[in-house]
Order: sequence, then C-alpha cells, then structure tokens
Amino acid sequence: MSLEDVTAILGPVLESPSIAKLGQNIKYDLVVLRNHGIRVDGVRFDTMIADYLLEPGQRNHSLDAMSQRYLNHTMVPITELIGKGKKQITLDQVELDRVAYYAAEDADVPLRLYEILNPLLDESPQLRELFDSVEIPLIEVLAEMEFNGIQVNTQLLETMSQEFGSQLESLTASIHKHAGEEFNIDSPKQLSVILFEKMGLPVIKKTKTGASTDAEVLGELAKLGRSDLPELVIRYRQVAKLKSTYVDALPQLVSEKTLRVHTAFHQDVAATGRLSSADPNLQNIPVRTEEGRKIRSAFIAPESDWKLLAADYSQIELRVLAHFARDGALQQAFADDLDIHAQVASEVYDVNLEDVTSDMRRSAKAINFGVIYGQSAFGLAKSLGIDQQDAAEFIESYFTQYPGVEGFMDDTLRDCRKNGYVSTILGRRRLVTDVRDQDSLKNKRQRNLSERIAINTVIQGSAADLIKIAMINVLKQLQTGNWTARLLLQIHDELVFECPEDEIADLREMVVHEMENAAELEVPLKVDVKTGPNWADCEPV
DNA sequence: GCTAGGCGACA
DNA sequence: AATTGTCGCCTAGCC
Repeated sequence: MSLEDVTAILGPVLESPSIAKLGQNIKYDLVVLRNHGIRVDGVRFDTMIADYLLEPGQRNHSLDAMSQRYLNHTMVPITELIGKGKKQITLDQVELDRVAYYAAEDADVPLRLYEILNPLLDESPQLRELFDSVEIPLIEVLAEMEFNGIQVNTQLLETMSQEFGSQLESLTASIHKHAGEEFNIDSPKQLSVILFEKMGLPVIKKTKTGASTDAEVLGELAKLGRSDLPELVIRYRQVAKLKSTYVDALPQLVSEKTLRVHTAFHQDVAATGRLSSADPNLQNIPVRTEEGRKIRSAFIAPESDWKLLAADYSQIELRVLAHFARDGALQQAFADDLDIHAQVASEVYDVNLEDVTSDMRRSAKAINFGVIYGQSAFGLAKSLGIDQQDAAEFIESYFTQYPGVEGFMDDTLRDCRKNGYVSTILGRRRLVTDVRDQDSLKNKRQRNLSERIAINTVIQGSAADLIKIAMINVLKQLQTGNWTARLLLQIHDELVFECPEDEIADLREMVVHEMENAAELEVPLKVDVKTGPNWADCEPV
C-alpha cells in the first residue's frame, strides 16, 4: 500500500481540520493507523488517526495492545480486524494494510465517535475548544516526539549492567548468609517467611495477602538493630530495580534503524488529562539517587556539538492552586517569586523568613503537597513523623493563613456534588460521583477518596492543560521558524529538546516564552531551563 | 500464556 | 483507612 493510498483513506475518514492537515503533511516513509484516544467528560473516546513511523515494526506496536483497548470500550469491534486470537504481532506492512482496509470499509466508525461526542461539544463550547484547539492539535505534537525519539548510550548501560550484576551477586550471598538459607529475594512472600516467621521480627504493616515488606517497613525493621538483613534487602531492591527496569530493559528498546528509543505517548489513559508514556516509559527515568542519575546520563545529545535542553515549570501545581484559590497571600508569594515552601513556613510558624529552619521548610513543603493530594491530618502526621494532633493544628494554621485554599477546596467539592464532575481550567471534566455517598463506613472511605480525587484532578489536570497548550505552540514555532532543534519528551511539567549548541540561546528564549505564556493566570508562570550533554548533567542557563 | 498482587521508579 | 496520577518488573497461581 502506498503513502497516497493511506492518505486517500484518511482524508474522508477523519473530519477534524487539523487531522486532515496532518494527513496532507505526511512527510515520512510510512503511515501507520493507530488508535489515539481522547478523554472528554471523563469518558475515553477512541479514534483512528494518522501517526508517523520511520520503518515498519520499528516501535513494536502490538495489535494485542490495540485490540485490548478497543475491546475495553467497544467503539470498534477489533476482533473483526485481527481475528479472535490474541497473538503478539508486530504491526508490520501486512497488518498495516489490514488496519487501513478496515478504516476504509467501516466509514461508520468516526461517525459513531462524533455521534457521541457532538452533543457534548454542542452543549459546552469550552469542551469543544478543548477538543478542537488542544487535544486534536496535540496529536501531531505527540506523533512528532514519538518519531524523534531520544539517543541512548547503550555502552554506558552495558557497563552499569555488569557493575549492578556483581553488586547483586554479593548482596545475594550476604542476604542468604544472614538469613541462614537460600531463598528468592525477589519474592516478598518468601522474604516475609524469613523476616517475620524465622527471625520473629515484628509485622509493621499488612498488605491484602500478608505482611508488608516494602521499603518503609524494612527501614523500620533496620532501626530495631536486630539484624542487618532489612538494610541489605533495601539495597538489593534498589539495585535490582534499576538493573531490571532500566539498565537491562532500555537497550532492548533501542531502534536498530535510528539507534534511539521511541516511546509511545498516550493521550487517553490518565483520568486527569495528563499524558502517559510507555515502551519504554520515559516519564519515570530515575533522578533521585546518584546511581539513578547515572542511568539518566545515558540519555544523550546526538552529536558532540549538540545539547539536550530541559525546560520545567517551577511549582506549576502550587501556582495553579494559588490561581484557583484566589488567595492574596499565596498569589503575592508567587508574584514576588519567593521560595514558596520557606514562605509558607514563615507564615504558618509566624517567624521571619530568615528564621525559617530546614525542618520548618520541610514541614511546609509536606503540607503544600498534602493540599494538592487532599491529605489528612493522619497522613501529614505520618509523613512528618509528628503527632496527629500537632498535624491537625498545623493544617488549621495553614488554612488560617491561606483562607482562599480552604475556600477553593469547599467550592470544588460543592460543584462536584452538584454536577457529578469536576472541571479543569480548560473545562476538561472528570466524573466523580461517590462524593455524594454518606452511609456506611465503606462508603465513607470511598467518599474521602473521591474528595481527594476531585481536588487533585482540578490541580493536576489544569497543569496538564497548560503544558499541552505550550507544547502545541512550541511545535508551531519549531515548524515555522528556521529551527534545527527538536522536541523529544514531555514529563508532566517538563519539556526536553535536543539542539545544536549555537541554537541553545534562541531555543531557551522561545521555549520559556511559550511555556510562561501558555495561559494568563492570577499568578505568573515560571520556567527553569537547563542544558547539557546528557539528561543528568544539565546546568541552568 | 494470562492475571493479580507487591513493589518502586517518576511527576 | 488515612496523599494524586502513571508504567513495568517479578512472583505466584491458574489455565
């Protein structure tokens, strides 16, 4: 099947002007049809759109994954497309023909999509705007990033694999010696037998199926000083995680053609409107530990005179909160570009900014995040290691300082009860129904969860809205101007580019402008930019 | 080969 | 019970 054939099929199938435009602008070797879904009003809508692909099979799109998603919402009877089997088939030329054929034969598919979508979009101009001006144009941005991929230093990963491998060997020997027998350290079940039955250590936390052995528990057990085993297992888990999930997995996903990894960004997975990333997931590359950053340093600029450039929103969720809360004090703090955690600490503890201790700042940071997640006094107490009573007073003091925040939370929950959904800054909706339940203990638990979801969705989802606008505008700039730079990744509040050195200054200026002006909020948006030869060793510019 | 559970990486 | 949203590795149990 030729490019012209595929384009011809796409033309009449896809109604949106920007998708039609995408069809005309196809500039790559092949087009593959894949499902791109869009979440509107809490419901996922799948559609089929053009996507770029360098070579058939390059990204290992599996029909199984596609069929599973279609079966989940029955927009398309995919079983007719691929038969009843659930084989893992790489989407090669043959399968491409079948997918394209199907799209051509069943012209009903997009009509059915719009049958459902149109009444909703007619009812809400804001949703239509979100759909037409953000989600649909974003498809092309995601396709661009997937097409670009990012270069990986597989040599470095190979070296790390050997190093981690020998570390694991010696840790395994040591753990078995301390345990007095050999067992599978990777099995929480077997580890539980050793720790809690054989050694008689106290059970600190339970899971559905038995005693928990997670890092928090192991840390507590280590503090008891009765055995070196917990500490060794913590270290073993850390190394094993990095080795299996990143160091050994990433090289296998490097394309032979491009020598890069090409993730898949999913637009219709996260209920809040965030993107997600898979195969490989490039939104959870380690950064917190020294060894983790070494993995991150394996993501590199493609030439010696190129750099990676990472631009991230500073405190975007707290700024969104300040915007919605209409809280003067919080907004002033951002207007003055203060250290927000230190500022909150000084106001909650009622001390001068210069007298804020690191402990006070840490507490303020915890409560700032707690607000975003809807944390309780219990949760805050636990994360700060303080009394629940003290935590409750701390929260009360926070709400006294920032009354707008409490008002925002109340308003959000009131609207949610009235409408059955919450809305983000661009009007994206998430259905949240259990906020009305009152009765049993189980319902109370569910209601508390729903209330946290409601609050968090407005903040997390609005932040996602803003960066999507920025991505569309940034790509528009890259396409219209005389740029060599390429957009590679989005990690929720961060965009990663690759760029020739002599273009860095211009790119920084353009990206900062587009991100900071994605929307006009009650508080300024701030973007920090770093560049370097790899994703770990980036310096501010 | 499939699924659930535990765990842990990220924002 | 007790802070949101993801993806993926491994084990264990089942078919």
